[in-house]
Amino acid sequence: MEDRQIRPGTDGADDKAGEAKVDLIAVVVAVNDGEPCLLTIGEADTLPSGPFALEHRSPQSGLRGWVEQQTGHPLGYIEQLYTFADRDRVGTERQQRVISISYLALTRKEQATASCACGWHSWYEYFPWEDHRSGTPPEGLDILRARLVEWADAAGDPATQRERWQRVAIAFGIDERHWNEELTLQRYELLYEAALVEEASGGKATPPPAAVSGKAMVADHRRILATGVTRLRSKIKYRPVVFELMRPTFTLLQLQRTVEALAGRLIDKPNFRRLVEQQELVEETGDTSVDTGGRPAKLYRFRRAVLDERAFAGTKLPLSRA
Amino acid sequence: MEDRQIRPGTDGADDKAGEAKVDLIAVVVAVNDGEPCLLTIGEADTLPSGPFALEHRSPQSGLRGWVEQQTGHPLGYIEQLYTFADRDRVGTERQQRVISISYLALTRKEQATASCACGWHSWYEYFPWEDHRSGTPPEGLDILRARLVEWADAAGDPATQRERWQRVAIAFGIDERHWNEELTLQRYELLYEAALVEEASGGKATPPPAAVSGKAMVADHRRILATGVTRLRSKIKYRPVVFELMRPTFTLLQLQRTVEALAGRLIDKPNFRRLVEQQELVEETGDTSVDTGGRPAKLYRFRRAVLDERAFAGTKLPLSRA
DNA sequence: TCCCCTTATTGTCAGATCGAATATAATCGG
DNA sequence: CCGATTATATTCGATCTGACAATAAGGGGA
Repeated sequence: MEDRQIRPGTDGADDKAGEAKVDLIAVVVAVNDGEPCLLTIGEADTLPSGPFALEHRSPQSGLRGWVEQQTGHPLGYIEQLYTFADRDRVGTERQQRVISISYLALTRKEQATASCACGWHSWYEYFPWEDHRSGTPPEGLDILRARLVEWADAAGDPATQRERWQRVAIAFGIDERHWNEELTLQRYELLYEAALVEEASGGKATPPPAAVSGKAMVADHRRILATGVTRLRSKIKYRPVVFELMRPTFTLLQLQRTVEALAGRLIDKPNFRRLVEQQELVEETGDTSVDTGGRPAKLYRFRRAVLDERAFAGTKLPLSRA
Repeated sequence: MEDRQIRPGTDGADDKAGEAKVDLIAVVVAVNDGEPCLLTIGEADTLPSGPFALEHRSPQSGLRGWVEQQTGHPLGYIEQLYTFADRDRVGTERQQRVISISYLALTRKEQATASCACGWHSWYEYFPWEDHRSGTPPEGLDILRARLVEWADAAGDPATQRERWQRVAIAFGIDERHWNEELTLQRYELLYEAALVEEASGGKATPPPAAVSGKAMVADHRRILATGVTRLRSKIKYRPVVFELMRPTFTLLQLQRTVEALAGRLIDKPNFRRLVEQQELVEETGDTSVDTGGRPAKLYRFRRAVLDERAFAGTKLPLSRA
């Protein structure tokens, strides 16, 4: 237990251990016409990505380059999501590992310079069960719940049964529990484990139709997307990142619709206004919106100064507990 | 803008782009006798780490192996922290990039199997300004504040001056602002930017004495530690991770002291109890503690069941806003 | 012009939560 | 038996939250 090699960080250039192929990959999100959208490239459902090259000073800058090259979209806000590096995470033939450093990026659709081999897709195409904005749970959710309970029951021993059942109940809001929109990743992983999504089974089991279980993506991109959705849904609650997705000027209802699009649930209008205003996140422009019927709405802009004034860590924004 | 290579994730085995050296690195934390401690190896202040090798199924498992090998400590709870990959982040001679995937791990000191070339250090040795448990700010904080204001004033244009001053004021709680214990990383990065920590200046400027500016670490390990501290300080507020650091059985005061050690600030005792109890995080063992003077305290154990019962995302634990 | 429909904006109210402070209980050492 | 020490239980007011109600300001059609 003592004669092992002690490695102080930066030595050992002799062996090939630690060499690996490293990719940068982006979950680029915008909200277009009240729909939360994902930027994909090519025909298949693929996230923009590219190798992390030596000429890149930082992964962020490398990522900006790749995304702009592949989609024509300049990226604004970027944050690191997660590094995926499990050995068998891509259907690999070779004996080389692929490491993907993933990022969450926020933009607006209008910022594209040109159309290209890329496109926007509502992220609810990939996760139909996540959209609860209609007030009632989306169709198909009950099918998934039923199949998940089947899967739980199919476990060998009773302990595993109960444990599976518990996880399903929490993640999918069964048994008097409330729906928690932040559990997107957990839900996807359960569906994957239960082979209820296409990419999971390897053709063995038969998942529900795509209208219920959603569109699959290349490799593990859907998992990466789920990671991004989860992160964004939790982040909008304590950091004013929504504004990265808004036009320079907007009405409070537009802001609310954007938050609702991301969260996949409805918010009480007066309460939302109260929260936004008492936190002084926005200021009136003086103009009003030419709107679609009804009283004209005041236009607001984001008070960028709040980023300098406050430390957003543990504070609160819209959306509270159920 | 259109004729660029579209890379669907897993191709391009031809060029060496994307090849890099990948390390796994761990911030291993325990709380020993009320002090939050970091596990280091060797003589210098170095985090346990090792290359991510092909035989590792996942980075987590690789990390467990390296840490156990280098320190004799089995790891319990692990979570990914951040992937550091900037080109010049290590004083590099070669033209090869080093990517470090960092993890936060929680253990207890007693779980060591044998002593070895490793040791525990209070993390406040590295960040003396972070320990506010005495009620009053630690000595030296005012020195840092003063030097930071100097640095802000030294900026070229007034805009940069104000921007620097704002950041300093928020991070270090100047000007009526409250101390926010979650800003550890921001504080470290400001000190680095202002060349007030040893590893920053490259010998150019003269940082304050170590008693004020803290002990340096190898390469950028101190930044990685700061990332870990920040993560842990925010995480204890919404997930019951503290219990990973507790003995199987403990008194509520011990639990409180542990949280205080991590947060670097004092908590009101009755309120802490109320929070812990009403969330049903613990259950009585029936025994009481043979303690050091005063009425004996009931012993509790963590109710592991809560992990299955509740979805910890957005919920709350101890420590509230100031 | 007036009525009605739609959306915007403001206000109310009860319950939960939070921070602070107080009161009571149990043990130990003299 | 007293007082020092720590544990545990309670109270109170301020604030925050969620649900809901009420009023304001436009547009369109009768």
